[in-house]
Amino acid sequence: MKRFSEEEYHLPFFDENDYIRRICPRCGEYFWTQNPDQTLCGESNAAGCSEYKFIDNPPIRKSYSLREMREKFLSFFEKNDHERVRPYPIVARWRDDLYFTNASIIDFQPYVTEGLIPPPANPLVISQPCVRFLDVDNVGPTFGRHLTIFEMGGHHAFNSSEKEVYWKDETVRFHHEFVTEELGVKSEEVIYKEGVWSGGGNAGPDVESIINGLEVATLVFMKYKVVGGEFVELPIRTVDTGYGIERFTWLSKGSVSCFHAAYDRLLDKIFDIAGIGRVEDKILIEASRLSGMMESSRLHSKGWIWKRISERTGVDYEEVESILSPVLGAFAIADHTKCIAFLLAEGIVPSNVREGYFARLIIRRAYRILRSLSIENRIADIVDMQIDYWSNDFPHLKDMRDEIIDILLIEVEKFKRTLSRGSTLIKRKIKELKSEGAAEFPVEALIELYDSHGILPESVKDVAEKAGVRTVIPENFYGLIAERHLQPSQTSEEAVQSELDEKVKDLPETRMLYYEDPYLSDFKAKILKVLGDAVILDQTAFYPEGGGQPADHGYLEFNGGRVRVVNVEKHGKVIVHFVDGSIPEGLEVRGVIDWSRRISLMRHHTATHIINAAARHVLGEHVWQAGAQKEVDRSRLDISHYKRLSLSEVHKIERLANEIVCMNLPVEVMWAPREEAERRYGFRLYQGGVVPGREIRIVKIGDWDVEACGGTHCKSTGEVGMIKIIRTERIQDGVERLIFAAGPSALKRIQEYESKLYRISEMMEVPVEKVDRSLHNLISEFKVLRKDRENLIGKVASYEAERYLAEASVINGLKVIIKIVGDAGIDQMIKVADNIVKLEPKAVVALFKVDGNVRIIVMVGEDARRRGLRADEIVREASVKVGGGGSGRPDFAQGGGSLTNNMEEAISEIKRFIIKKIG
RNA sequence: GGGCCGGUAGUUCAGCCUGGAAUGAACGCCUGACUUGCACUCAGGAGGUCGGGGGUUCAAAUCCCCCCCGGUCCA
Repeated sequence: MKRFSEEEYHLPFFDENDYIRRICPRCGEYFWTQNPDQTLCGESNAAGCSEYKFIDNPPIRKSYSLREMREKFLSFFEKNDHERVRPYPIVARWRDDLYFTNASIIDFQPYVTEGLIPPPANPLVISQPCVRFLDVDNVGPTFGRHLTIFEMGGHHAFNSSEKEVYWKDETVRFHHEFVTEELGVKSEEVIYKEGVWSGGGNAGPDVESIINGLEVATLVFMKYKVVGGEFVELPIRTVDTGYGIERFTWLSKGSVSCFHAAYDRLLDKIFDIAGIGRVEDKILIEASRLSGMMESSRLHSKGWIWKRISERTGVDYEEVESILSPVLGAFAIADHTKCIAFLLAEGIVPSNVREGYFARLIIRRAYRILRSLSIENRIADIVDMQIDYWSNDFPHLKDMRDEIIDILLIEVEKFKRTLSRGSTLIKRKIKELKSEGAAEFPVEALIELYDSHGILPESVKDVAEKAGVRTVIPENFYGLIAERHLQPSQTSEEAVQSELDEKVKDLPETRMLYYEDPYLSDFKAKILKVLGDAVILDQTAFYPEGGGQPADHGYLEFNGGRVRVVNVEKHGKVIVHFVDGSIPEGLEVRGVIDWSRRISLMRHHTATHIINAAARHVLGEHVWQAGAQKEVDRSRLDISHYKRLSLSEVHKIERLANEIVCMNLPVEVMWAPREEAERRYGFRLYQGGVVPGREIRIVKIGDWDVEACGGTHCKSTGEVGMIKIIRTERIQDGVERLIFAAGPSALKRIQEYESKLYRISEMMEVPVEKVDRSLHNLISEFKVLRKDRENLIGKVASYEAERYLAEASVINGLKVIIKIVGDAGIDQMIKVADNIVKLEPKAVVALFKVDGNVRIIVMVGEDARRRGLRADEIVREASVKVGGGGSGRPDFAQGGGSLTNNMEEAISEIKRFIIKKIG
């Protein structure tokens, strides 16, 4: 990574306060300190530049709870002219480049940091819950330095050429004043380390604040955009600070872990449930001091952590493990269950895709850890405790309590099934390996079990070694998995589009008549440009494809000529009509929209919003639109939901949707500045995903639904007409697709179903009301008949066997039966032949049948076999004659061919063959 | 979004590679024997559109293609 020059960090604040700049001989980083004896950078990291010095010895004058520390932080900056801003959701629905809010600055990217919209306040202060899964393996072993969910305190200033708020020097001064004067840390204990920050396409120098070994804050000065590896100056320079509220709390308490500090009585309860007694302080404190240097990863086993602690404390390896293992497990549980509560509270549905995958990951991880503590059945209790614990500060948690627990329990059930499936798979594999005499569990099998069935190699090892199969998990196991998934990245095919973008970019913005009057179907306009089949007008009522609504069709009329409009697209601010004929530039045209198509699309679009609202109302707040596509005669809406929809749920949704229609509510459409819209309606707006731009268009249906949407809509719900949900599908785990029709299309669907039902009723000669019962009877009757038929075939077969046997010709002591049977089935022929050879071991039976092709079955009795006859040989000879083939066992074989005319020849061939063999 | 695995009796599965009778296996269920009763044991029995649809073949649970359903890993 590129380094910035000293000037970037050489602030007046450092000079005024006698800071000296040093380079750390151990990790090689520059840092600033007031303490002349400070030679190392003082950070407790993997390089081992320091231990934690605050454990049992807090440098802060008072001990704070997490809540008090958050308030201390917020009010300090409020006092210093920052406006307090409420935290944003942890699911970053306003962004399409990441799933979760992983820093406070995420709230203001990209629109504020790129200068497109003003910040909610400037400067501002916020305490933002953040979610990060990158270090999930470190949660626990590092005693709380890593968390999947934590609060980041941020004071942000957005500097532009018009407004300079504050920059580096003031930022560091604010920080210093906060930690020394507000919290009481001795000034010389604060070390400022130089760093380079980059992320999300932006970069800049940063200063990390380290107190007694712990990095507590990062002060980032975002001023570059990274373009092709080069740093380009941004118009807005952003002060992006991150104060670890949990870490400050830890520092203030000097407790053995950050979990003790941030979760206090909740952690006690988890320890109680897990049956963890008092842990000897010596080990815990020593381990805690060392924990800053620990960094595990998926590539390492936990063993090496125990080893390090054992070396440093002089306590037996096994003892360290047995003491610390459950403690670290309880730590991870404290974190993971909070994360689960927060994720599910925001409507994340566990899934195999996207953000839902992380919810599944963390739930399964938590469950596994709980199982190792033998308290897996308490997972819902613990999550419930988290909801209680955090609801004062985050009241939405308790509003979602029932949904959170419901979704969690369903996911746990799924995981249990996976686990039990897994254990039978492992056992089966081991059995297979043993029968093959393999001594070692092959790596490919380990990989397949994990990749295809989600079984951890550790679980395999446990079972396999008990069964005496050696199992070696390769060091780079997860690397091997990654390799499996490597594939060439797909190239985008947007080259053609951008070419057109380029060509029209200098044309004036097209006036969008469809927004001014969505009912306008006939309009006049001037042709500005014609590029092949692409026509650009000064204004248009043709809706361009977008937001899941297909483009309008219709025609353009000019000078008596007419061309059909077959597609419409929006390129930048210019709307492009694709026509199927030629048209001269500069003319006045009349545009006419295919209205039956458009009105149907409008009905379906408004219906989509109505169904979305109805589904959320019926199923719960976790329902979000996960995709949608409108068509003329039907549309689909994908929603997030954690189980399959029952027919009665679908009916409920359908009923409510139609009630909303009957209320004939106005569909309000308005434009609003993004930040105002978000403030008024919340992030529920972004149902259809991220919407670009400074101003966004809002479609509001009574109190039922508000969405940012660019489509055309009916002016009231009544106009949508009947809404009929046709069927549902499961698109992904956690995503249900509702396929529906609205207005006349809905009626058409119902009539189609009705016709089908009538046809069935006619065919069955039963009134419609009775078809289901009648069909049920019919099926049971069918089953009885099928059984009867089988029995009958058995009886007929034994009767026919005797008859055929009586007609057998005797060749050299063998009884040979060669017959063409009439309309018997293959199964019947087999039974007959079987009966014959059972009655008469000297029998040789060959039965022929024609069913378009020739089918032959041959059986050879035991005595006949002993004299050298083989059924498979006989059938092969015969089958070749009819142009086919056959095979089987010596006692029973079948074959056939397509040359029915050659059947007689095949029969004589069998006779010849038998005579040759035994004669 | 992509990869991989699976769908056969009420349940768990074998059979699929190498096409040729589903006498399939175990558990569960029903009947009977033993028993005061239960359990056990023994004897007998019921229970299958082999996920669906195409194709290849004389012949498909088995081979090929498409679809549906479920699982799982990765982004």
